[in-house]
Amino acid sequence: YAGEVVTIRALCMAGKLGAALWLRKKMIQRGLIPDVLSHNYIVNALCKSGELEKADWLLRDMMEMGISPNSATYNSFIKGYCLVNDVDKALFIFSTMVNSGIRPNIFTLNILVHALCKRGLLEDAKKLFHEILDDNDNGTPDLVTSTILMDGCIKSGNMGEALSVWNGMFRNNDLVAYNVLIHGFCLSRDTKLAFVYLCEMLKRGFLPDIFTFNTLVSGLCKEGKFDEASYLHGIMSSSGVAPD
RNA sequence: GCACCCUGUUUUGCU
Repeated sequence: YAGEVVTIRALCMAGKLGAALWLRKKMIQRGLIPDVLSHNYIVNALCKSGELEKADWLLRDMMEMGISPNSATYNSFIKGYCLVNDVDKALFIFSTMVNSGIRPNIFTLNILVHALCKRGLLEDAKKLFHEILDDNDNGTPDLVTSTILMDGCIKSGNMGEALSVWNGMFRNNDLVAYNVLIHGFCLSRDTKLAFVYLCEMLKRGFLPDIFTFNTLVSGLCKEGKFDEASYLHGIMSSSGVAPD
């Protein structure tokens, strides 16, 4: 049983969903009922690739076998519907989740904040963010929530707002948060400040990755600073990060 | 009890 579950997980990560579904069917035929977790691997993969009808069928089939979806299952659907721009359906799933007594968790909220930001509904996103802040029952906004919001501000051209989100994080940052901030400075054509924060992250022990380098190289090129860009490109190769 | 499944960042082409 454990072997099959591991295989289902591997197949899903490789994008071989047909095979994963086939293996699941074989297990059921042999009387081995995969648990929620195994189903979540497949449901999540289907939702990520936009195959929501199939995911929905799988959910119903799973429930007919007496297995209840958990928050991860619902989160996959909410994100999936947001991805195909069906926010109404996402909100419907959200209320289904709440009505079946499953509390939205920080993942759920992050998915929703992200969806709002992506649609440019920054004010709604900020509102939701502050509602989470005020309502301890819904979990606490975390580093990821702040990063999503910061990225949303940057993408709608509001670097000042992004900086106040950054300051609200009180140095509770990670590599992704630094990458987002550096991207923001590059977009506002301020590579000087981008480098200030690159240095800061290095001092704090965060190692730049391919995202950091691509952001900076592209930012430098857009400002016409090709020498610095190729200098950075060299550092990138020699520090084990493969340029692409 | 813990763990496993679900959330965030770059690379501008095409309509």
